[in-house]
Amino acid sequence: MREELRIERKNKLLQAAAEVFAEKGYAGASISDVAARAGMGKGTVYGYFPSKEDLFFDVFFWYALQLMTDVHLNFFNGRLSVREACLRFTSELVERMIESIEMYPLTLEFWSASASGGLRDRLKQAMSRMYCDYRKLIGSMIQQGIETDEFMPETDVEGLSAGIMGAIDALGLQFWMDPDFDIRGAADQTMAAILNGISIHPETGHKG
Amino acid sequence: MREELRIERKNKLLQAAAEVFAEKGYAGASISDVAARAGMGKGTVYGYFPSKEDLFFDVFFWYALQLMTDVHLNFFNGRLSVREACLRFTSELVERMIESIEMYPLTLEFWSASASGGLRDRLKQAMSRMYCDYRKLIGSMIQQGIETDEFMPETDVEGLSAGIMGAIDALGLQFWMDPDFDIRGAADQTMAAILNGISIHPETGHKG
Amino acid sequence: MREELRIERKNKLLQAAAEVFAEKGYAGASISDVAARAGMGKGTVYGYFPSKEDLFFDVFFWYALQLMTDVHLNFFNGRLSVREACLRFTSELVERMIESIEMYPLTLEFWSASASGGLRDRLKQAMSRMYCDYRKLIGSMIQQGIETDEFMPETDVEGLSAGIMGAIDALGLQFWMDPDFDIRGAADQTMAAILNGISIHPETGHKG
Amino acid sequence: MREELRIERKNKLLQAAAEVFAEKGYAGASISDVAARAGMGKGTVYGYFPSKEDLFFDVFFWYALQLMTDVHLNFFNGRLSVREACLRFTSELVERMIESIEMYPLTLEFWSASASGGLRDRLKQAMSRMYCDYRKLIGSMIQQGIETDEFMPETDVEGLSAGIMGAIDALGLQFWMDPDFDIRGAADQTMAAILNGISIHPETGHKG
DNA sequence: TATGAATGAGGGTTCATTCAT
DNA sequence: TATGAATGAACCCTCATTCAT
Repeated sequence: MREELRIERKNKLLQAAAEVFAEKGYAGASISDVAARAGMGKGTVYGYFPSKEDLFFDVFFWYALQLMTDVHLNFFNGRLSVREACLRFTSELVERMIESIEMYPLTLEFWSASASGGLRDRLKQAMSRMYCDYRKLIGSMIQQGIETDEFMPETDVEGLSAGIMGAIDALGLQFWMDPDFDIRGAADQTMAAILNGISIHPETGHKG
Repeated sequence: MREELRIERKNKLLQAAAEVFAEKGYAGASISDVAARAGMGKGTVYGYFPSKEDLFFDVFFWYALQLMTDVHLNFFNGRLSVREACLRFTSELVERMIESIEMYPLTLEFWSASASGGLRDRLKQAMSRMYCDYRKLIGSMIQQGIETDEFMPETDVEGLSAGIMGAIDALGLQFWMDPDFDIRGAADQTMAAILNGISIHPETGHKG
Repeated sequence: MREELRIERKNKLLQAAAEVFAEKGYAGASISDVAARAGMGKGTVYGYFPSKEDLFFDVFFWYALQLMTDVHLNFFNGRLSVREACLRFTSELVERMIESIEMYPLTLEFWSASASGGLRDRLKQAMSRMYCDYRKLIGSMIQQGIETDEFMPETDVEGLSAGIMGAIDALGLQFWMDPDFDIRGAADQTMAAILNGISIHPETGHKG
Repeated sequence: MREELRIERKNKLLQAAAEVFAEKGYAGASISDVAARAGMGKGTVYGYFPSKEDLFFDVFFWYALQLMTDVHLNFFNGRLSVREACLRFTSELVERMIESIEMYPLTLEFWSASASGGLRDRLKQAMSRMYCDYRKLIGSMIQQGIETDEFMPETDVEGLSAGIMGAIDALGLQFWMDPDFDIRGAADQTMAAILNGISIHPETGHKG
């Protein structure tokens, strides 16, 4: 079989699995569901993934990579001030969330699966690493801001990065719960406040 | 009194269920597990809760109420400046989290259950309301700060409340993933930055 | 639940399982089949036996015990010469075989299961022990014959016991294959020849 | 020649199948296993055998023929007294068994497959015929012994042949169960006793 | 003809729920 | 009311068989 075709089908399965897991949750989704969604037979799935758990684990990486790639594509596209870069970055993350809010439950599934069940340890570790990466990315931006005298030198880069990352993540949750929630506004305002809080020359009038 | 005994047993079941759901996840926990943990027979559970789903749903409210009560008890205990009140509030939430981090997975279970499965709609709505309450609580504090001229009048109360709430929530996640993560530091720094960002007379030197 | 009732149902399941395994073989029999035969639900079986393998293993002991008991009941019922005792014993075994020839496949299943599959080691050991017991039983009869000067003192008790046991067993196989096979004649003649062969004063004219 | 290659590959498959069935049992062996052992693709097997059952059935004949041929080659190799011929024959069978004891499970598989499953009737019949052949072979030896006045004329040729055949068969089983079991001794002693029992001039001192 | 990817029937097992005691 | 034995639907996974290449 052509390697190419195999990869194509594997991706189709990952896509289908992501959708089904998002809709029904990990426990509620059956391999049959995934296979049907991908337009394949149930047994075929096992030709690509050794078990339901492994499939889920692979979906995690596939999904995380996709997200990362998307964000990078739209983010590293120009020269901006650090402040603008930060805003652009979070804004980009938020747009991705809104765009694929129907996939947000998948993130929740990853979280809860990292807390119990057979995948716990593998997933916990993987997610911990992923969050570390994100924190480092944001941290490097803040660090740059300190070096260019935009941000105050005493800023706690580590702690703040975690807070920013967390805020974005959890705004997604609130948006998922309530589609009327103004996630763009909340993200912008929070970021503006934080950036103001660490800026040597704060901007004012950030409302609206 | 009969009614008293009934309530006592119901609470015992809720406590047991909360623990078991936290340990094994909703899907991984069986009614047998819960009953055994509560020291009762499997069938007895159905005398108090019509189904596993309902039990889980009730655990959500019971748990949320407990948390809220805990925080309130420790929070509304004195007269503080708005800034201090905010810091105290978030700090209090973080302490609760650290204190009962072994129950954190329960929160993740609620989140993921709100995304799929038979409880989705009920839970989504309930959690949405709960988040609204929290946002209003935080919002009222910020509003007070505006009124006392501590915070800038153009501050977006709604959006910022959501961001603060989200940051706290998600820092818990990062702490759950990685017990070495300095959640207190991250929370403090994030809050300090935000409060500085909206303060008319920012404090400086907030590091360490 | 009354212990008595539990034992009764367990025996009913063992009986049903023995029949189904005999009819369809271990691999060909499903737990559903067994449950249906016992007039119970599929899940009930797992309340009595932790797995199909364990059920099969327990059937082995249950069946071996039944056989042993049957034979003992009819065998140790009087005072006989050693020669007569031997003939009576083998004859008794053969009668049991004929009587329940429809269960003979069960024996074949035990044999083949002792050669491969998850039960191999457990079963191999158990059957080895059972054969040892049988050999000792026959051996003790021959030994007695030697001591009463019926049999030649140089007789190899061990080897002969094994041969006799084996012959009876395998005649069952031939009878199973071909219901017209004269198993009684073959058993009698073989035993007569063997006993003659080791007797100090052989009987003659053992034909017919 | 094409036909030659085909036969060669078929034999390779039969050999592979015999080994795999012996190791894992009929139910536990997959067509994949067999194909892999034969160094071919899974689908290829179906070019030679219409189904797993048919493959197994053909393995039976192929294996039985091999065994028969082996024994014949080593047995009909000289002029011996009938008594010696009998001992030589059984001894030869026993040596074959010991030599290829790792293939013994295959025999058990044939037996149990003759008792249940789709091959039951076909296999039962085939094995019945095979046993008949063996009995006739042994029977012809005994008959010859009667005609040469070595054995008593009233000997029951049929019954005894079956008993001898059975004894050898089942000693193999005991040896399979317990590798410490002295199968040579048991076979020799049993045969010696039987032959003594039907001899007009018995030999004595057959111990050791 | 040889291959192995695709298929889906089948079965062991779990567990929420019911109900007789 | 409390219990836990009984139930059967549901699901993961295996593997004999088919068929396009």
